[in-house]
Amino acid sequence: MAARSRSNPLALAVLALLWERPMHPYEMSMTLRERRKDESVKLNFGSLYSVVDSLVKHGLIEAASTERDGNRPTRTVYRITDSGATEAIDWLTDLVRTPAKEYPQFEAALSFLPLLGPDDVVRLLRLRQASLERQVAGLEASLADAKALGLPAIFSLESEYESAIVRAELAFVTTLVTSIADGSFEGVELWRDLHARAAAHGRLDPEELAEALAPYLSPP
Amino acid sequence: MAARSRSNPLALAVLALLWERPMHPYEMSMTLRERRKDESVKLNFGSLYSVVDSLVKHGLIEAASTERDGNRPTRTVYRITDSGATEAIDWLTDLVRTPAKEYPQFEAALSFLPLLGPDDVVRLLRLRQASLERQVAGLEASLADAKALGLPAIFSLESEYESAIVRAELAFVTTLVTSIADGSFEGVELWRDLHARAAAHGRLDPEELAEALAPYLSPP
DNA sequence: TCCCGAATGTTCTGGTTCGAATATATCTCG
DNA sequence: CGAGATATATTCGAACCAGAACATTCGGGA
Repeated sequence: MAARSRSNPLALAVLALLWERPMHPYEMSMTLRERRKDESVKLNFGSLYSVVDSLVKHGLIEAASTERDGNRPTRTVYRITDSGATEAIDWLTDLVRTPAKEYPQFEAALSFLPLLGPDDVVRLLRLRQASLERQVAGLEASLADAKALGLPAIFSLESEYESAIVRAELAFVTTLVTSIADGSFEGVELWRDLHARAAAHGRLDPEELAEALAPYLSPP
Repeated sequence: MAARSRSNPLALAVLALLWERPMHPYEMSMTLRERRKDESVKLNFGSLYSVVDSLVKHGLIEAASTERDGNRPTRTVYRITDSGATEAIDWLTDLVRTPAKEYPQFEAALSFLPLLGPDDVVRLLRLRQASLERQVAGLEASLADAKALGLPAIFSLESEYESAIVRAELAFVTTLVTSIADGSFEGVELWRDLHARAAAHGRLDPEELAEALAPYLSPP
């Protein structure tokens, strides 16, 4: 059996669901939604069916039955196989043990931030800040709800984690925006000059940017 | 011109590079590497060429020349167009202003954590903890280097951000592992029981899991 | 000098993923 | 009671992406 690519965590979600009981794909998607797992695993109807096919092809799940209910499309109910159960545990073990290299979009944006001028950046970061604050409030509220309902912490760990990460980003953004706005951010004059001149002739001049960057390029 | 999907930040990187000067794809990839941008934007040779094609197709960049050097494959040098410059700024603006929904793998793993037993989880989290500590140390070291070289902070913001996020994850993991290990984690007995019984007959019983979960499912 | 490995560049292939399209059943509200 | 919204359930095509394969040149040592 050729090794499967563990790229899409939706496959892990499928394995975890089928661990509990056999289901057909639509039922899986609805169950994931009910349990709010679609917050932590990207769920896409189209992808779900291909992921299921791929799991079948690799022998990690298998068709348990195909049932027809009235005139609706035939549904195929799947169950997990022994190698599927093993794979789920192995995969999960790996994810917990080893931090994966991820590429958050905001990190990419920060990489290219010099393309924007400092005043624009301040304006945009303030908007981001507000948005993050709302997000934190939302997460904290739903955590409080879960707690009020008596749901043990083990079932909302992923929200605790998300909340911790978002709060860290918020702290970062707050520090950054403050320091740019009050001028204490190191090199902000250079940055502002570059864009002040750019404003004069329509857009940031590639040559000026290149020149400004030149002294800092090709590090060891 | 059909709207391009902004899914792959590598396209933004290409626009940002061509803003400075025309380049051929291989040169782009090498430049991204030299500047360590491949840490913040996933760089893949295969993808780079398709991304470039797609940018050409949408009129955001264009071929400036095709040169043949000896008998090597013909290289095509590209330059940014006006609409490409606009798109770069718009895209970047959007990324800075609006937090994107992301799906970190660790968050997915936390979602399915009950599949593993608490003792295994403690062992794995300790390994993760050590790994995160090394990562933070590495990031801090390279930030210190950059500072020593006189590189202004604006050019290593993405590392500052990454460091902040990793430190937050480390704090989260540390708290979590400690509380599971010392038994103060809420519901840890229930969790341990489930797996103690599982160990008796080979693997976690789906029915027991389902039963244990049942009281907590279908929240409002 | 000649061969090997590293660097320079691009293309190909096929699996993955997305988003829209499809089709029927059931609910709901006037 | 019928029309439109919503829920059930899957399929399709196009775009996307990763990784390998390919092809050439250059540098350095035996």
